[in-house]
Amino acid sequence: MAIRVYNTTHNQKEDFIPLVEGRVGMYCCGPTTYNYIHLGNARPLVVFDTIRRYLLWRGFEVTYVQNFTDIDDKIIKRGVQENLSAAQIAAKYIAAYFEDAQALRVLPADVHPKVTEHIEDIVVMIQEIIDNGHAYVVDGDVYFDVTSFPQYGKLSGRALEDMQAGARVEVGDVKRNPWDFALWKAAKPNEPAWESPWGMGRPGWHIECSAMSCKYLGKEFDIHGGGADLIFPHHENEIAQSQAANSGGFARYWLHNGFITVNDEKMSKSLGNFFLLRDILEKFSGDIVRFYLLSTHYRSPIDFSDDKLLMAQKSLERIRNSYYLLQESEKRAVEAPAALTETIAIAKAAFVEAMDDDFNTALAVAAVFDFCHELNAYLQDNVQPSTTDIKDAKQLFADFDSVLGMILPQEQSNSGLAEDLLQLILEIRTMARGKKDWATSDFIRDGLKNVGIVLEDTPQGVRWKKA
RNA sequence: GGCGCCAUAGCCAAGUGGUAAGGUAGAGGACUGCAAAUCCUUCAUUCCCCAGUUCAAAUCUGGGUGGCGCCUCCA
Repeated sequence: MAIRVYNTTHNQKEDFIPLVEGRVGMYCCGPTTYNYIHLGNARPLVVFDTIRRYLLWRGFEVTYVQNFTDIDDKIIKRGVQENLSAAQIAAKYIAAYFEDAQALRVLPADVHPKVTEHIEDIVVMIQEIIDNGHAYVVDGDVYFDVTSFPQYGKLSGRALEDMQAGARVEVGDVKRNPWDFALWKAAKPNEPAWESPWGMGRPGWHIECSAMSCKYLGKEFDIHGGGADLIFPHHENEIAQSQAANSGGFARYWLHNGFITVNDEKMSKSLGNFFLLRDILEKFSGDIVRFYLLSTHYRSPIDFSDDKLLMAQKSLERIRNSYYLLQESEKRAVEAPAALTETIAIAKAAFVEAMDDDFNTALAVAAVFDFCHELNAYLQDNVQPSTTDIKDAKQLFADFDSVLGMILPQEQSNSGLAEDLLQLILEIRTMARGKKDWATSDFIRDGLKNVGIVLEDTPQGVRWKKA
């Protein structure tokens, strides 16, 4: 069965057939690095990371490219505010980006190209667009001529005439048409600038993605992703530029994630209702944020609130508890006929079916829950589970985790001293319990809870975990 | 003004023709010194409203109501 993906180009689900069998080229619009990323920026990161992980898990050879827009008006402005150069601002927030991405367990892309390191490629592409009669030069600026490109508006489902009917028209402009957009901007005084055939200047926003995707993935490639707010004009412009320069080609499948909302309003920089990811990470771990983001289909809107993250936390704990029980049962496992083989096969099939259907992570997570429930019941009913079952179940969790990226807790190194002290405390508590000294026992349990260690007494002894 | 999306339990959320997944919260029970975790049972005669198509609709069609988004930097 083929993977089905919803392609914005045709507004429908289609069979995913890569250009080259077994290989996928994937480009995703990355952040403009003038601030820490907010939760709205985090969604495409996690969504497309998950899609990439799934394609890898399904056996495709994936080349994943995500750019950094490291030169732009907002970066320059921020530099003035922070008294740093544009390059310093970009470097600062790119470093911060990688910290945030790591917290979300987003794997680094194969290539993270930066605009400032690809000026040559961009200039060459702009020249091609001019040579092919799709752009014009005005006083050191270069503009794309949308009227030269009949397909303009196809991705976003709008016609040039419709847009002009009701839209506010930019005034006092040198552009021939209000929808023409800058490929190259002439330098203003005291701004970073690069040499070009049209004078000193810098690239427009859209051209970078066309130039860099072409460089690393070729003129035609498989998947292009990004937030739904990039459909127009950014992605529309990318298509126009790339096809104008290369006489066709470009991305075959356009995937767009829905928005994060706050009180049902879009979280956005202009509305000022955004939450920086690092502020959220003060209260909830990256795994929880990731789980929250994947518990809704990627094209649907998700509303943000602490309550929703709290629910995500509880849900993820249920899965993790099941995994703890599995790990614990290893000690008492024996060689015995496997009983879970079919359960595991069903869970895996349900997971694959869900992910194959336009990466339905919400349904895939449900498959994980169903499996946890079956596994818990099995481990409860069997004092001596089968080693084969244990091994296969662990592998299934590993599979789930390699795709969803937050099922299993990350290996955390406890400092030796703290670990030793905790063991000592637990021994003292066990002694107290032996004497039915419940006051001491509960005092220790409550005290540890206050520092984030949860104790659970089981027939096999006490078990602890971080809250 | 143009284009588009959404409406499922207290909350979150799958499900696009065959008789409502999953999570969370709640209720009862088992286990426990008490908890926690886990297990068992329970929790939408019904999917915003109205009409239609069909043997059959949350799912399709038409109309209505409500909410949101894009058209401008935005993921």
